[in-house]
Amino acid sequence: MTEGRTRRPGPRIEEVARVAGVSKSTVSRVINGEKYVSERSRQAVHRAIAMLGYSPNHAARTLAGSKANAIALVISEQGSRVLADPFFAGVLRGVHAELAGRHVQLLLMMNQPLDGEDQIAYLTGGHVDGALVVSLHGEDPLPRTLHETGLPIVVGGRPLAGGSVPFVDADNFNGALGAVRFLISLGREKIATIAGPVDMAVGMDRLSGWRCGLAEHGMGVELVVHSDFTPDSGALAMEELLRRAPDLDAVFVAADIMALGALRVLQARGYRIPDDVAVVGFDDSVLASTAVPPLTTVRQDVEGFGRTLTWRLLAELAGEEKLPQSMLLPTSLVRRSSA
Amino acid sequence: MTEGRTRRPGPRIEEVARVAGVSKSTVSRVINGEKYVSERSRQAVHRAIAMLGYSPNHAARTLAGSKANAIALVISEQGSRVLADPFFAGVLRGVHAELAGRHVQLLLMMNQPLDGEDQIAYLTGGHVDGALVVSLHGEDPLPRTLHETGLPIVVGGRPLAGGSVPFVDADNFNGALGAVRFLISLGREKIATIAGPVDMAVGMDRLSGWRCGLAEHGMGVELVVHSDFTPDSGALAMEELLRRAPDLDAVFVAADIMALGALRVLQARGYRIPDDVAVVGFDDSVLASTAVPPLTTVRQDVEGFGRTLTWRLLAELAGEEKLPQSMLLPTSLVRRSSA
DNA sequence: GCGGGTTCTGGGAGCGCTCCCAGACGTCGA
DNA sequence: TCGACGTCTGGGAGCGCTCCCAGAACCCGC
Repeated sequence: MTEGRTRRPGPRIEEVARVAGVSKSTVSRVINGEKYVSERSRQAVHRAIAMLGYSPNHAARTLAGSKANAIALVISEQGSRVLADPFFAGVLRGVHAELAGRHVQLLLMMNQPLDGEDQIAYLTGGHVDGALVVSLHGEDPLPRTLHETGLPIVVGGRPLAGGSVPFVDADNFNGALGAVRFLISLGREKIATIAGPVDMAVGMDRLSGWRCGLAEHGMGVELVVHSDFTPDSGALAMEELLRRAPDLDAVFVAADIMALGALRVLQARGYRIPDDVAVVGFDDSVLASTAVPPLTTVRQDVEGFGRTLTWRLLAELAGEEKLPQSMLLPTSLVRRSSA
Repeated sequence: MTEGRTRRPGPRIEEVARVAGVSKSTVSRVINGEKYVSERSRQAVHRAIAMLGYSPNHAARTLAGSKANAIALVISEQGSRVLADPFFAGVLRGVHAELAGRHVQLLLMMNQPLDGEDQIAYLTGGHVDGALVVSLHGEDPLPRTLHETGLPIVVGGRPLAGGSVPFVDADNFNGALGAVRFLISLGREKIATIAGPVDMAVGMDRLSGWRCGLAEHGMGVELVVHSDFTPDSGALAMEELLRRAPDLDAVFVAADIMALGALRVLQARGYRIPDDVAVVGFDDSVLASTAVPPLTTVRQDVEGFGRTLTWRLLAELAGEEKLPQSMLLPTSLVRRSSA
């Protein structure tokens, strides 16, 4: 009998079993939500757990069981930090909220500690049961590679390098479409867009929505300038648009952060907003409400995004059948002063 | 002999021992960098590890050992989400970077799954070796409570409810002092401040710096209005200041996000920035560079903050002696157009 | 009555490590 | 020469769970 070592504090499953008047096995079954446990035992176990303040030992469960009880959140961010920040925090909050209560640990990976092969080796090495991959650049091969190893994954944001990887994304297309329809309903007749880069699905989907909205009303779709999700590039794009069409009366900007740059240029040129030019952004980030004038924008629920992502992965891990391969989350228009 | 269960892939310590021609114990010693291992054995073990591609099982180490090989990042955010977001992402990146390579897992806790007692029970229940507590509200009792249980912790941001809890913080005092000195060097003579709430150390320290800077030059320190880290409250505060001193020529605003509101009010009243009124913010968040005009502000290295926080905790866990009880990180002034 | 199923239960062998113990060597001073 | 002490080593008992097995209890139809 070794008594010299310091034991970890807190009760273990054995105590719970004794208090509940059942065996270890039964307690384990209750904790893991297995069937074949009588209602009576289940209640007794729950009572005992509450009474003792028991919480299962993660390491022991992982060691003994066949699963890792952990999922990874892989942030595959390449450069576009600006876009990532507020977005990222919201997503994380959502992921965390969805994980609450389940005994699943969240491992963060940020494309730093291990690169390429090592990262893949770690993820497929049994340390995690699945992964959430938030990939900002559509061309990123990581989601596909991971998926092909058989590790359950869900990608946040439609991957351009497609395949059949399950993903969750905001409904960028319909968000943009709604924004354009709104501008048209205001009587605007010359609607331009500052689009995102062509290698990001988020940019392309918003552009498609804009195109579709104009096409519905037989309006021209020439006034497009691509930009890269920074304020400065947004400003440059706006200048280009004004050069091509000084008489435009509305701009749909694919991201709030670019809209700030556009706003600056418009104001410097003496355009009144929204009287002369209406501006609609996308994201509804903090930037939108603090802009001058406050930005009308398409809102996406970032926290909900994180939750859905997680839910989808957990459902797959739980062996649920017939899960949708992809999910698009609704967006909504937030009216402020810029349109 | 149970052979039905599926074993995890990869070699275990036993194989390494056999290949190296030593015992399990010796391999374990090498892995953990203990002394009392001959150079010969050490080399042999390293070779065997490389050859087999062995990587120790985290769960087993944790279960068998006396430490959890994990630390918690506790985000004690109460409402002030706006402040939290960009800050938070940066801190997380820093924490993660510092953890890279060591076999320490990061657990996220966000004041959601378990509250109060439960959270404390979990943290002190041996699931983690220590905790990083990022507490935005100075009055939060959590840091102190945790510290008193004996769990090694480091607090991000000076806790008001002090005690002797180790903490890391930006040097808010000197940052503010530098900003005021800069304004004075520009020849400004009536320098107001929009301060943070009185229950947050970050607000109070910046206010002290402002006071000190003015006192150095025998200037009055009456023009203070407290606000709450939102743009709207910043605007309100600016209005109040202008009512009290329409002829002020500079404002030091304790956060960029409040500065946006102040900027709006100043511009609406026809003040030219920086000609009539110079504005200096704090944080150097995204907001600062996208403001109109771009904001001169005090920069704090948020990622470095996360790194330092983590470094301090790991050092303590490693048993290092004579660690500083608190650490203040340098700030720097970023000149843009508003001052 | 009997065989067959389904529901529920406890016992106990491991999961892959760490860490204690006991012991085999040295090396040194008395 | 002897012990005392420091260095190095292997053996093996757990860490706290899960999951397999065997079996008890109960249902059903024939």
